[in-house]
Formats: sequence, structure tokens, C-alpha cells
Amino acid sequence: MDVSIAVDGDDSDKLPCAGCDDRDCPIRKALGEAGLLECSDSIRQISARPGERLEISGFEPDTVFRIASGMLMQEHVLEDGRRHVAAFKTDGELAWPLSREDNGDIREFYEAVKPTDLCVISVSPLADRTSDACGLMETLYSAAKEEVARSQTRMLTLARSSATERLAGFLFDLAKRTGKQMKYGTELKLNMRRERIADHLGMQPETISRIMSAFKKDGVIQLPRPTVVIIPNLQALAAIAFGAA
Amino acid sequence: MDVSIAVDGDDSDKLPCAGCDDRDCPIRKALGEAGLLECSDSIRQISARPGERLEISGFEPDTVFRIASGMLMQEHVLEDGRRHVAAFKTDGELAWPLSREDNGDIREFYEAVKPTDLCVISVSPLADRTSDACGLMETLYSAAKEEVARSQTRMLTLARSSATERLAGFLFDLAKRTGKQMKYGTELKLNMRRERIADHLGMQPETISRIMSAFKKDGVIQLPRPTVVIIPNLQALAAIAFGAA
DNA sequence: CGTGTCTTTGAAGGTCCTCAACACTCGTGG
DNA sequence: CCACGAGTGTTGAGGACCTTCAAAGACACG
Repeated sequence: MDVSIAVDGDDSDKLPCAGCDDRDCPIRKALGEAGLLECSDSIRQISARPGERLEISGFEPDTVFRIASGMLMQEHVLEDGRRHVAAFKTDGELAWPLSREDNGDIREFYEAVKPTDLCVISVSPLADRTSDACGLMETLYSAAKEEVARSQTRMLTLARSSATERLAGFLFDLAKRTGKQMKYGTELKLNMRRERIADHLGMQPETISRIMSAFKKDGVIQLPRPTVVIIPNLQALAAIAFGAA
Repeated sequence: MDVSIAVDGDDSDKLPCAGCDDRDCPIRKALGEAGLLECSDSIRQISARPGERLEISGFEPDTVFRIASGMLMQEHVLEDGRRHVAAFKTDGELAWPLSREDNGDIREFYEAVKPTDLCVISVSPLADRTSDACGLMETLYSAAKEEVARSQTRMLTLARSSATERLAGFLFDLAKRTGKQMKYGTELKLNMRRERIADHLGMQPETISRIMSAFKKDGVIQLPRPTVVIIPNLQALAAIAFGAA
């Protein structure tokens, strides 16, 4: 599916934060309940269905995305089609669309991998009008620093881990973030295809498949369907990811 | 060389910014000349000789490094010795030491690759005491966002580029940042060994060497000594880096 | 129940790594 | 000034890992 959704004047727009019950949202905390009312045109809620793509060219460089629920994929694509998924963002995580001049030949896309609600936030007007602009900037700065730390960990993985370690690490991370605890282990719903996992880990879809089969054969995972992974023992996966293989 | 320098009470400490003639420093701008005087204990200048290592365990999580001059290497190391150089930071660039809890088993080091002066900045006390705390946070936020963008470009490279493309991109980037323009082309002094370049690009030193030889054979570079690279035509390198090969 | 898409599996090939030997560089000391 | 030696860089041969190409199998959707 390759459907783009318009953001301006779309009926998926909602009143900022009004319908959002996330009390942990750092943006909301920084603004306060009073501040929210003043900034209704700077925060916009968008719903995206699986496969829908956000057209980021319309956004100002100070835009921030915050995932309220669901999962959003951030991808970068070269002219010749080579592709990398920088992150699968889930509940509460932030993402920063790159300004166009930064990236040279790289195009950036955001695509929902499952039904997703997200907030599109324009920072500058928010900072101008809220009483605690410093708190807001500090919150965003802190989040950006964490993003840098995550990126550095991922670079180490991409540069120095085997395909097996990378996939084990990916499954482990995703299971921790979105897995459901069952009596028989952790159940993980993969909302993306093998190709996207490959794009995230710098591999080929066939390689993902092969390693999945090997994990299955070794009893590290069960694979009732291609999109459902059951992990009886998370520590076993972690051990593989962090170099026990 | 594996010399660590102590940071506290070292005679390499200098008065903050007093000896620094960098008027473009965003920290300085945000603080203003008056603010600088108040914050003398929050900014510390350090000099490091090639091979010297900063002991980061002593720094608060809100610490920021700013390279005044020279080059600082930021590296992450796994228990088993696998290593990645996240960046070679040069004049004016910022670096954020990771908080210890973030990185799990990853240890972080900073090492000068040539004589380097850097500022060690504690952000919190600075923000508390300066008049324009918002401006300071905004500056840092902006810098952190740029760092995220750089990391994402690097991840795409690590995940989806060939060894040849990665090395060409590295030389191109470094030549732009630190190369000297000569009549015969751009001269680039490599202050790091092949092993460190390999750690930056996720390769082996032998592979670096092989590709260097190939570039030399093709006339893309000259290599009078292992540490000196002459690039007659930067665009040729860029073409290789961005997928013309 | 058929069709298109995605996944899995197999075989062959390429890129990069590993191991090993040799060459070069540069600082030290005779 | 040259000789020496340790560290670093280069080159070669062989192999491992992952990719590429191809085909068959599974799944989802009408």
C-alpha cells in the first residue's frame, strides 16, 4: 500500500490533546492545562492506518512528532532505492523530521505500520506562547539527547554485529516494548514485513527469513505465523544479541 | 599510547572562555559576556595531547563537550572488544557523554587524535544562573537535533553502502572539514590509524588499506605517506561515495 | 478456490574477513 | 648519519558470511 494522507484540513484532525488521555506526555506537562488551550493551532492529532504515509514536505523544520499509540516507521531512501529504517517508534516516543537541506540526496518518509495516532507539534509557536518555554525546550533537549544515545547504540550494532546478533537484538527490543506476556512466553506481533526488518538491520529479507528459521529450529522462538513470534525465554534471545553466539 | 588525564585540579584547566577566541561559540552567545563571569565553575577548558583519553566517568549526565580546536574521537566499546567510533569531532562541534544507565554493556571513551582544546560544560548550573536559559536550551536542542540527523545519515551508510562507498564518503567528509586547499588538490592529514578508520566505518584495517590502494591506482587519491591523502578532485570521491561505483 | 503477495528454501557467487608474511615509517640510539 | 627495532601499513591466499537469483510454498483476499 502506498497511500499518502493530506495533513491540512483533513477530517482526521482533532482538537489538540483534548481527546488524548496520555497524562505522561512531556509536552503536555511542559505546557500545562492552561497552555494547551492557547496553542490549539500548534498541536495537531493525526490518525494513520497501516501503510499510510505522512507527507513531511509540508512541515516546518521545527516540527516534532509524538506517537500517542501505534507504531510509526521512519525511513530514509537514497536515489537508487537503497533504504534504511532508522526506527520503529511506538507509544510515547518522539521523532524529528529532518530539514530538507540537511540530508542532501536522502529522502525521508514516515509510515504507519499499524493503526497509529500521533501528535504533530510545531515547537516555535508553542515556545513563544507558553509560560514555561524553558521547561519545554529542556524536555525536548533531553529527548533529543536520548535519541542520540539510541542512534549510537544502533550504529555500533550495524557496524560490528553479525546478522544473527542484529536480528536477535531487534526481536528482543521489540518484545520488550510491545510484546504481550503469556504463560508460554512473550508473544510479539510483527506488523512489518521481512523487507522492512531487513531495511532496519541492513540486511536482505531472505537473510531475515533464514535466521528466523534457525532460531525456530534452535527453539529460541516459535513462529506460528510469519507475523507472530513467540519467545519462550527472552534472556536466551538477549544472550544471542549481546555476543554469546 | 593509553594515557588518561585527570580532569579535576589539573593544571591544564583554564578560565572559562577567557583564553578562547571563538566568537561563534553558541554557548558563549547564549550566555553573553556578562553570563560568562558568573559561570566560571561550569565551563572548564581542557587540553589533550594525541592519544590522551578523557575519563568520562567523572562527569555529570548533563555534561556537554565542545571542541574548540583539534579533533576528538568518540568511541563505544563492547565487553568483547568490538569497537565503534561514533564520530571524529572537530572545531566547534559538540559531543554528549552518555549517561551510564543508558548504555548497558557499552563503555564510552573520548580520545584526542591530535592536539585538542575542548570545553567541558555543565549545563544545569549554567541554565540556572544565566539570564537567557531558554536561548541556551534552544541552542543545545538545535545542536542535538543536528546530531540526530548526522547519526541517521551514518546509519544509512553503515547499513546500505559498500566498503568502497563508505571510505570514499569518509575521506570526502574529512577533506571538506579539515582539508587544506593546495594548487594540486585538497591535502588531508589523517591523524588516526587505519584501525580507527575501520572502527568508524565498520570494517577491518586491511580492507581500508586495500581500498586506499585501489583509489590510488585509479588516481582518485595520492598517498605520499600513509597518513597523508591528496585528493585532486573532490567530486570524484563524492561520486564514488554516493553510489556512482 | 484462484490469484497475487509475501515468505521460505536452495544453490551459486561476491564482498569482506581472517590469517600470515612482508614492507614501510619513524623514533631511538649508536 | 646510519642502523636498528617496534609499531603500522600493505599485500596475498583462503574462507566465512551474507547476498543474489531462482523456484517453491504459505498466506490473505477477492
